[in-house]
Amino acid sequence: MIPATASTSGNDLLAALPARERENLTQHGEHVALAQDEVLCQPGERIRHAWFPLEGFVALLAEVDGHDALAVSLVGSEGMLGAPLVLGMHTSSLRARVQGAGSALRIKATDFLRVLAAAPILERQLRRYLAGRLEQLAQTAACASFHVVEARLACWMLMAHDRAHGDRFYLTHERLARLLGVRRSGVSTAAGVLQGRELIGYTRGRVVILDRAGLERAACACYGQERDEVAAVGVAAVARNDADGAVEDASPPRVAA
Amino acid sequence: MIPATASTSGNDLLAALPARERENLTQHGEHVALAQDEVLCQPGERIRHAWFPLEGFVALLAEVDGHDALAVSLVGSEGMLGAPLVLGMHTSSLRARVQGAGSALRIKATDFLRVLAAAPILERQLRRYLAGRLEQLAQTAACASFHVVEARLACWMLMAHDRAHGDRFYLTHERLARLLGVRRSGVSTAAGVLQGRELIGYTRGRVVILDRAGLERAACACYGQERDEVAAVGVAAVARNDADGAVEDASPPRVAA
DNA sequence: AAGCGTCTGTGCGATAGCCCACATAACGCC
DNA sequence: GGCGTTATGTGGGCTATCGCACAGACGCTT
Repeated sequence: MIPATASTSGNDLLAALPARERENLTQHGEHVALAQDEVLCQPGERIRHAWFPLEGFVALLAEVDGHDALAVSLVGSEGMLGAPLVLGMHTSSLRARVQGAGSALRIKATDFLRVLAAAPILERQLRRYLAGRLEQLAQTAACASFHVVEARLACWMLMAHDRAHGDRFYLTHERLARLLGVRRSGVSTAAGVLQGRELIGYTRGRVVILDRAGLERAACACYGQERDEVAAVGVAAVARNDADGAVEDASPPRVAA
Repeated sequence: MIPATASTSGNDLLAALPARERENLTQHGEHVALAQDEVLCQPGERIRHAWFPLEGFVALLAEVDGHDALAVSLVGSEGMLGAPLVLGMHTSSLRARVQGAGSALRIKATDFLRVLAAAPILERQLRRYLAGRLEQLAQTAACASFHVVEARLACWMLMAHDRAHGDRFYLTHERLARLLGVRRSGVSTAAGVLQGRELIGYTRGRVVILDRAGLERAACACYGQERDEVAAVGVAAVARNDADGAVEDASPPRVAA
């Protein structure tokens, strides 16, 4: 027997759902592994599944002039892949590539949409998640334009740390360079500095977070914003779950549909 | 009496609605002027209204380190302001500032949400719009990181041109610099080049588009992406409208030239 | 006609990150 | 142990943009 319910609550979005809605999802979903560098969705191609990561993390990459240029988002067990489905779209211009191996609950797009239509809590949850993503994308745009590589690197280390379940994960300079949209040697230099200050350890792609507080000081304020937004989705979810049917703010008790 | 229906179909999102839904919105809305530099929404403050611009354009500005850093989106009669409301949020970290004076249909957030709950076509329409915005934000992030000022400037000129109803609008180098997140003199140099090639005319903030095709060649491919996304929302809307058999007034969905 | 504020053109040193290239070092496999 | 592959450290020249500063040009107001 698959420990479906137990394992799927490893995803924050799912964990916040009432049991009935969660079970409807897990019923239609399958537990799959996410292999390093696996591509879950290509730009322009039809989105076939919604994914709820349980472990590991997936980068969303924007293309420019025909090649991957910049990672605009990092999705782990706090989020989902296939967000455009929630908005009624079946394609995306972003590439989803696994950057930290792990696993996920995967649900066919059609099944997902059918379940979603009958799962008001899930829908509200995902709306909040999307709103957070909008904010975060704007933040990323500004961050990538204005902050130096070292601060941005620290930022990504922290985001990866939040999503890896532990202090160690695998991310080579080369990969990081592609995420940050800078040269590999630029990452080497910046990582060297962080290593020199004993904030991280680094040997052939094996990252160890040594001093998280120090890393937060080295990172730009964007990390704080990002974390707060993630937290906001979670808090809203808990509040809703507690109320579960009660109206906690001025919004009508689940509109139409 | 205010010519509400006639004027509000100046907004593409509203124009695509069946008459009943549109009237529900216009009933609760008021026609207001958008003054140059007026701030419609401050980061962190509660979103009080949804706005559907009829003329002019509004920039969404991301903050970094406490001051406006980069415009991540330009909203005109093809879109709306207050998008987070659709996702159940009542704040945003972006500042909305009018960059081209005009007018808009403004609706109180509570009224808007109530109407929205009973307007399925509007809701689908806005979802698509949000999906487009997600794509476009990712694009902006990459563009701002990788493309040179001249190409980005051309890009913004084109976007402003699409949203201004005419070949002339007002945008000083200083303002553009704040939108692009670069120095004012950087804009002056880039604008000088575009002027030298007779793609635009420029005198003290008064911009004239002289050679749109040439400008498109000077711009980065990001402009094309952006335009296609805007068009996709419109096309989807028209297709839906046809399907619903709800095309009563032959208001031509203004085709982007 | 004079004056002043705004807008634009230009210059110069500083710098972060680019491109290209090469050297070293760790690991994995035979 | 030897060898190829992968990962990281380092260097030098180049360019776009920054930061700062100033002068010229335009246009509204008095």
